[in-house]
Amino acid sequence: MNKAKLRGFNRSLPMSLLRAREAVMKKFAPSLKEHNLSAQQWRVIRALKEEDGLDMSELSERCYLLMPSLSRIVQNLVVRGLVVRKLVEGDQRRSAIVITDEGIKLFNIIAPKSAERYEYIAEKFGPGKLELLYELLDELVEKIDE
Amino acid sequence: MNKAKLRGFNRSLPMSLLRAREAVMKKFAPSLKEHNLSAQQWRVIRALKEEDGLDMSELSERCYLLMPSLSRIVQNLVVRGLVVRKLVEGDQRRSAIVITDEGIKLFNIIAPKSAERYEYIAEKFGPGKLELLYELLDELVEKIDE
DNA sequence: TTATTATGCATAACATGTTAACTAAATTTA
DNA sequence: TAAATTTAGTTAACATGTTATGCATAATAA
Repeated sequence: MNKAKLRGFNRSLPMSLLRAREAVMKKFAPSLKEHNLSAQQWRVIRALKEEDGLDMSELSERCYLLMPSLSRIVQNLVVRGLVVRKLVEGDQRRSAIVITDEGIKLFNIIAPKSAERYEYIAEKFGPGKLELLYELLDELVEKIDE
Repeated sequence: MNKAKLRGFNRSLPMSLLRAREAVMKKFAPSLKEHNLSAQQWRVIRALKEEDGLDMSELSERCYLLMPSLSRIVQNLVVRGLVVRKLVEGDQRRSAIVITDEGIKLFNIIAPKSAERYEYIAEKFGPGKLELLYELLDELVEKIDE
Protein backbone atom coordinates (compact mmCIF):
# COMPACT_ATOMS: atom_id res chain seq x y z
CA MET A 1 0.00 0.00 0.00
CA ASN A 2 0.96 3.62 -0.43
CA LYS A 3 3.85 2.65 -2.64
CA ALA A 4 3.68 5.68 -4.91
CA LYS A 5 7.07 7.28 -5.39
CA LEU A 6 7.43 10.27 -3.18
CA ARG A 7 6.93 13.50 -4.99
CA GLY A 8 8.42 16.90 -4.46
CA PHE A 9 8.76 18.15 -0.95
CA ASN A 10 7.75 14.86 0.55
CA ARG A 11 11.12 13.45 -0.36
CA SER A 12 12.99 15.40 2.26
CA LEU A 13 15.13 14.29 5.12
CA PRO A 14 12.81 15.38 7.94
CA MET A 15 9.82 13.76 6.28
CA SER A 16 11.61 10.53 5.48
CA LEU A 17 12.90 10.26 9.03
CA LEU A 18 9.45 11.01 10.37
CA ARG A 19 7.82 8.35 8.23
CA ALA A 20 10.40 5.76 9.17
CA ARG A 21 10.02 6.55 12.82
CA GLU A 22 6.26 6.34 12.68
CA ALA A 23 6.40 3.02 10.85
CA VAL A 24 8.68 1.60 13.51
CA MET A 25 6.69 3.02 16.40
CA LYS A 26 3.51 1.46 15.10
CA LYS A 27 5.04 -1.93 15.78
CA PHE A 28 5.77 -1.12 19.39
CA ALA A 29 2.67 0.88 20.19
CA PRO A 30 0.19 -1.98 20.77
CA SER A 31 2.01 -3.66 23.65
CA LEU A 32 2.53 -0.28 25.30
CA LYS A 33 -1.03 0.86 24.86
CA GLU A 34 -2.13 -2.39 26.42
CA HIS A 35 -0.64 -1.07 29.65
CA ASN A 36 -1.56 2.57 29.09
CA LEU A 37 2.03 3.60 28.56
CA SER A 38 3.16 6.20 26.06
CA ALA A 39 6.43 5.77 24.23
CA GLN A 40 7.89 8.51 26.40
CA GLN A 41 6.80 6.97 29.67
CA TRP A 42 8.29 3.70 28.48
CA ARG A 43 11.59 5.40 27.72
CA VAL A 44 11.78 6.72 31.28
CA ILE A 45 11.09 3.30 32.74
CA ARG A 46 13.69 1.64 30.55
CA ALA A 47 16.27 4.25 31.44
CA LEU A 48 15.68 3.67 35.14
CA LYS A 49 15.76 -0.09 34.74
CA GLU A 50 19.16 0.34 33.17
CA GLU A 51 20.42 2.71 35.85
CA ASP A 52 18.27 3.54 38.81
CA GLY A 53 18.21 6.69 40.89
CA LEU A 54 19.00 9.15 38.11
CA ASP A 55 18.13 12.79 38.63
CA MET A 56 15.87 14.72 36.30
CA SER A 57 18.67 16.23 34.24
CA GLU A 58 20.33 12.88 33.61
CA LEU A 59 17.01 11.32 32.78
CA SER A 60 16.22 14.16 30.43
CA GLU A 61 19.41 13.57 28.46
CA ARG A 62 19.12 9.83 28.28
CA CYS A 63 15.48 9.83 27.26
CA TYR A 64 15.77 12.78 24.88
CA LEU A 65 12.96 14.52 26.65
CA LEU A 66 12.94 18.21 27.49
CA MET A 67 12.69 19.00 31.17
CA PRO A 68 9.13 20.31 31.10
CA SER A 69 7.89 17.16 29.40
CA LEU A 70 9.90 14.94 31.68
CA SER A 71 8.61 16.79 34.71
CA ARG A 72 5.01 16.00 33.80
CA ILE A 73 5.81 12.45 32.81
CA VAL A 74 7.53 11.68 36.10
CA GLN A 75 4.63 13.20 38.02
CA ASN A 76 2.34 10.86 36.14
CA LEU A 77 4.52 7.83 36.86
CA VAL A 78 4.73 8.75 40.54
CA VAL A 79 0.94 8.93 40.79
CA ARG A 80 0.73 5.50 39.16
CA GLY A 81 3.21 4.11 41.62
CA LEU A 82 5.75 3.09 38.99
CA VAL A 83 8.52 5.35 40.29
CA VAL A 84 9.23 7.40 43.41
CA ARG A 85 11.29 10.49 44.14
CA LYS A 86 13.98 10.34 46.77
CA LEU A 87 15.96 13.15 48.29
CA VAL A 88 19.58 13.48 47.33
CA GLU A 89 21.69 14.18 50.37
CA GLY A 90 24.01 17.10 49.95
CA ASP A 91 21.92 18.85 47.31
CA GLN A 92 18.38 19.88 48.11
CA ARG A 93 17.67 20.88 44.55
CA ARG A 94 18.00 17.44 43.07
CA SER A 95 15.74 14.47 43.44
CA ALA A 96 16.63 10.93 42.51
CA ILE A 97 14.04 9.04 40.52
CA VAL A 98 13.77 5.42 41.58
CA ILE A 99 11.75 2.68 39.93
CA THR A 100 9.41 0.77 42.23
CA ASP A 101 8.78 -2.95 42.42
CA GLU A 102 5.59 -2.39 40.51
CA GLY A 103 7.53 -0.48 37.87
CA ILE A 104 9.96 -3.35 37.55
CA LYS A 105 7.12 -5.80 37.29
CA LEU A 106 5.61 -3.82 34.44
CA PHE A 107 8.97 -3.60 32.73
CA ASN A 108 9.37 -7.36 32.91
CA ILE A 109 6.01 -7.85 31.26
CA ILE A 110 6.57 -5.44 28.39
CA ALA A 111 10.28 -5.82 27.67
CA PRO A 112 10.12 -9.31 26.16
CA LYS A 113 7.36 -8.34 23.76
CA SER A 114 9.27 -5.25 22.82
CA ALA A 115 12.42 -7.24 22.16
CA GLU A 116 10.39 -9.63 20.09
CA ARG A 117 9.10 -6.85 17.89
CA TYR A 118 12.56 -5.54 17.49
CA GLU A 119 13.83 -8.92 16.36
CA TYR A 120 11.02 -9.09 13.87
CA ILE A 121 11.99 -5.75 12.37
CA ALA A 122 15.67 -6.62 12.31
CA GLU A 123 14.95 -9.85 10.53
CA LYS A 124 12.55 -8.34 8.03
CA PHE A 125 14.90 -5.53 7.18
CA GLY A 126 18.10 -7.47 7.43
CA PRO A 127 20.54 -7.14 10.32
CA GLY A 128 23.29 -5.86 8.07
CA LYS A 129 21.15 -3.11 6.65
CA LEU A 130 19.97 -2.23 10.11
CA GLU A 131 23.54 -1.78 11.29
CA LEU A 132 24.32 0.28 8.21
CA LEU A 133 21.30 2.46 8.91
CA TYR A 134 22.45 3.07 12.49
CA GLU A 135 25.84 4.09 11.28
CA LEU A 136 24.47 6.44 8.67
CA LEU A 137 22.15 8.06 11.17
CA ASP A 138 24.92 8.50 13.71
CA GLU A 139 27.20 9.95 11.10
CA LEU A 140 24.49 12.29 9.88
CA VAL A 141 24.01 13.69 13.37
CA GLU A 142 27.74 13.98 13.83
CA LYS A 143 28.33 15.84 10.59
CA ILE A 144 25.41 18.18 11.09
CA ASP A 145 26.48 19.17 14.58
CA GLU A 146 29.55 21.11 13.56
CA MET B 1 30.34 17.09 21.75
CA ASN B 2 28.19 14.32 23.10
CA LYS B 3 30.18 11.74 21.23
CA ALA B 4 29.94 9.01 23.84
CA LYS B 5 28.93 5.71 22.31
CA LEU B 6 25.27 5.13 22.78
CA ARG B 7 24.55 2.75 25.59
CA GLY B 8 21.80 0.25 26.08
CA PHE B 9 18.32 1.27 25.17
CA ASN B 10 19.45 4.51 23.62
CA ARG B 11 20.72 2.59 20.65
CA SER B 12 17.30 1.78 19.28
CA LEU B 13 15.68 2.54 16.00
CA PRO B 14 13.09 4.99 17.28
CA MET B 15 15.67 6.90 19.29
CA SER B 16 18.21 7.02 16.48
CA LEU B 17 15.59 8.23 14.05
CA LEU B 18 14.43 10.81 16.54
CA ARG B 19 17.93 12.13 17.12
CA ALA B 20 18.66 12.33 13.43
CA ARG B 21 15.42 14.13 12.76
CA GLU B 22 16.04 16.63 15.53
CA ALA B 23 19.55 17.31 14.31
CA VAL B 24 18.26 18.01 10.83
CA MET B 25 15.36 20.10 12.00
CA LYS B 26 17.64 22.32 14.02
CA LYS B 27 19.19 23.48 10.79
CA PHE B 28 15.88 24.52 9.31
CA ALA B 29 14.26 25.93 12.41
CA PRO B 30 15.92 29.37 12.49
CA SER B 31 14.69 30.62 9.12
CA LEU B 32 11.20 29.39 9.96
CA LYS B 33 11.11 30.90 13.42
CA GLU B 34 12.17 34.16 11.88
CA HIS B 35 8.75 34.24 10.27
CA ASN B 36 6.89 32.60 13.15
CA LEU B 37 6.27 29.42 11.23
CA SER B 38 6.35 25.96 12.75
CA ALA B 39 7.67 23.05 10.75
CA GLN B 40 4.12 21.82 10.34
CA GLN B 41 2.78 25.13 9.09
CA TRP B 42 5.64 25.23 6.62
CA ARG B 43 4.79 21.74 5.39
CA VAL B 44 1.24 22.85 4.62
CA ILE B 45 2.43 25.89 2.73
CA ARG B 46 4.89 23.87 0.69
CA ALA B 47 2.27 21.28 -0.13
CA LEU B 48 -0.08 23.98 -1.39
CA LYS B 49 2.65 25.67 -3.36
CA GLU B 50 3.22 22.37 -5.08
CA GLU B 51 -0.47 21.73 -5.73
CA ASP B 52 -3.01 24.32 -4.77
CA GLY B 53 -6.64 23.83 -3.76
CA LEU B 54 -6.23 20.52 -1.97
CA ASP B 55 -8.90 19.48 0.48
CA MET B 56 -8.18 18.69 4.11
CA SER B 57 -7.89 14.96 3.61
CA GLU B 58 -5.41 15.27 0.76
CA LEU B 59 -3.43 17.82 2.69
CA SER B 60 -3.42 15.57 5.71
CA GLU B 61 -1.87 12.71 3.76
CA ARG B 62 0.72 14.77 1.98
CA CYS B 63 1.87 16.61 5.09
CA TYR B 64 1.72 13.59 7.37
CA LEU B 65 -0.49 15.46 9.76
CA LEU B 66 -3.53 14.00 11.46
CA MET B 67 -6.77 15.75 10.73
CA PRO B 68 -7.22 17.35 14.15
CA SER B 69 -3.75 18.90 13.96
CA LEU B 70 -4.25 19.99 10.39
CA SER B 71 -7.60 21.50 11.26
CA ARG B 72 -6.01 23.77 13.85
CA ILE B 73 -3.05 24.58 11.66
CA VAL B 74 -5.20 25.64 8.73
CA GLN B 75 -7.34 27.78 11.02
CA ASN B 76 -4.17 29.50 12.13
CA LEU B 77 -2.96 30.04 8.58
CA VAL B 78 -6.35 31.40 7.56
CA VAL B 79 -6.28 33.93 10.39
CA ARG B 80 -2.82 35.00 9.29
CA GLY B 81 -3.99 35.44 5.73
CA LEU B 82 -1.61 32.89 4.26
CA VAL B 83 -4.34 30.57 2.94
CA VAL B 84 -8.10 30.73 2.37
CA ARG B 85 -10.86 28.15 2.28
CA LYS B 86 -13.00 27.87 -0.80
CA LEU B 87 -16.20 25.93 -1.30
CA VAL B 88 -16.06 22.85 -3.47
CA GLU B 89 -19.03 22.73 -5.79
CA GLY B 90 -20.82 19.44 -5.75
CA ASP B 91 -19.79 18.48 -2.23
CA GLN B 92 -20.70 20.67 0.69
CA ARG B 93 -18.56 18.68 3.09
CA ARG B 94 -15.25 19.51 1.49
CA SER B 95 -13.38 22.76 1.39
CA ALA B 96 -10.47 23.51 -0.87
CA ILE B 97 -7.47 25.15 0.76
CA VAL B 98 -5.88 27.78 -1.42
CA ILE B 99 -2.66 29.65 -0.81
CA THR B 100 -2.91 33.45 -0.95
CA ASP B 101 -0.57 35.91 -2.60
CA GLU B 102 0.83 36.67 0.80
CA GLY B 103 1.37 32.99 1.39
CA ILE B 104 3.24 32.71 -1.89
CA LYS B 105 5.31 35.74 -1.01
CA LEU B 106 6.31 34.14 2.29
CA PHE B 107 7.13 30.90 0.53
CA ASN B 108 9.40 32.72 -1.89
CA ILE B 109 11.29 34.30 0.97
CA ILE B 110 11.84 31.11 2.95
CA ALA B 111 12.27 28.49 0.23
CA PRO B 112 15.69 29.64 -0.99
CA LYS B 113 17.12 29.66 2.52
CA SER B 114 15.65 26.26 3.13
CA ALA B 115 17.16 24.89 -0.05
CA GLU B 116 20.47 26.40 0.95
CA ARG B 117 20.43 24.60 4.28
CA TYR B 118 19.58 21.41 2.53
CA GLU B 119 22.52 21.77 0.19
CA TYR B 120 24.75 22.36 3.15
CA ILE B 121 23.62 19.14 4.80
CA ALA B 122 23.90 17.16 1.58
CA GLU B 123 27.42 18.41 1.06
CA LYS B 124 28.53 17.82 4.63
CA PHE B 125 27.12 14.35 4.70
CA GLY B 126 27.92 13.40 1.17
CA PRO B 127 25.31 13.20 -1.61
CA GLY B 128 25.92 9.51 -2.11
CA LYS B 129 25.37 8.67 1.52
CA LEU B 130 22.30 10.83 1.57
CA GLU B 131 20.81 8.93 -1.32
CA LEU B 132 21.69 5.66 0.37
CA LEU B 133 20.02 6.83 3.55
CA TYR B 134 16.84 7.70 1.67
CA GLU B 135 16.77 4.29 0.13
CA LEU B 136 17.32 2.52 3.41
CA LEU B 137 14.59 4.55 5.08
CA ASP B 138 12.15 3.86 2.26
CA GLU B 139 12.95 0.20 2.35
CA LEU B 140 12.57 0.07 6.10
CA VAL B 141 9.09 1.52 5.89
CA GLU B 142 8.21 -0.82 3.08
CA LYS B 143 9.38 -3.93 4.88
CA ILE B 144 7.74 -3.00 8.14
CA ASP B 145 4.36 -2.33 6.55
CA GLU B 146 3.60 -5.93 5.68
C1' DT C 1 -38.27 7.62 -1.25
C1' DT C 2 -36.90 6.59 3.26
C1' DA C 3 -33.67 4.51 6.23
C1' DT C 4 -28.97 3.22 6.69
C1' DT C 5 -24.32 3.67 6.18
C1' DA C 6 -20.15 6.00 4.75
C1' DT C 7 -17.46 10.15 4.17
C1' DG C 8 -15.30 14.75 5.34
C1' DC C 9 -14.35 17.43 8.74
C1' DA C 10 -14.56 19.68 13.41
C1' DT C 11 -14.30 19.58 18.38
C1' DA C 12 -13.09 17.61 22.97
C1' DA C 13 -9.82 16.01 26.12
C1' DC C 14 -5.50 14.88 27.46
C1' DA C 15 -0.29 13.96 26.72
C1' DT C 16 3.74 15.85 24.78
C1' DG C 17 6.86 19.48 22.38
C1' DT C 18 8.67 24.00 23.05
C1' DT C 19 10.00 28.51 24.75
C1' DA C 20 9.85 31.50 28.42
C1' DA C 21 9.47 32.85 33.05
C1' DC C 22 10.08 31.70 37.82
C1' DT C 23 11.67 29.51 42.40
C1' DA C 24 14.88 27.81 45.50
C1' DA C 25 19.22 25.97 46.55
C1' DA C 26 24.18 25.92 45.60
C1' DT C 27 28.28 28.19 44.01
C1' DT C 28 31.18 31.97 42.95
C1' DT C 29 32.65 36.59 43.38
C1' DA C 30 33.52 40.82 45.50
C1' DT D 1 30.11 37.29 54.77
C1' DA D 2 26.95 39.64 51.47
C1' DA D 3 25.81 39.95 46.76
C1' DA D 4 25.76 38.13 42.27
C1' DT D 5 25.55 34.17 39.51
C1' DT D 6 24.77 29.49 38.34
C1' DT D 7 22.26 25.22 38.66
C1' DA D 8 18.14 22.01 39.12
C1' DG D 9 13.78 21.90 38.64
C1' DT D 10 8.90 23.46 38.15
C1' DT D 11 5.14 26.03 36.13
C1' DA D 12 2.87 28.75 32.43
C1' DA D 13 1.24 29.19 27.88
C1' DC D 14 0.49 27.72 23.52
C1' DA D 15 1.17 24.46 19.36
C1' DT D 16 0.97 19.78 18.10
C1' DG D 17 0.10 14.53 18.62
C1' DT D 18 -3.51 11.28 19.46
C1' DT D 19 -7.87 8.96 20.29
C1' DA D 20 -12.63 9.44 20.71
C1' DT D 21 -16.83 11.71 19.69
C1' DG D 22 -20.03 14.56 17.17
C1' DC D 23 -22.19 16.42 13.05
C1' DA D 24 -23.32 17.51 8.82
C1' DT D 25 -23.52 15.99 3.81
C1' DA D 26 -23.29 12.12 0.41
C1' DA D 27 -23.85 7.79 -1.16
C1' DT D 28 -26.20 3.39 -0.79
C1' DA D 29 -29.67 -0.07 0.51
C1' DA D 30 -34.41 -1.31 1.41
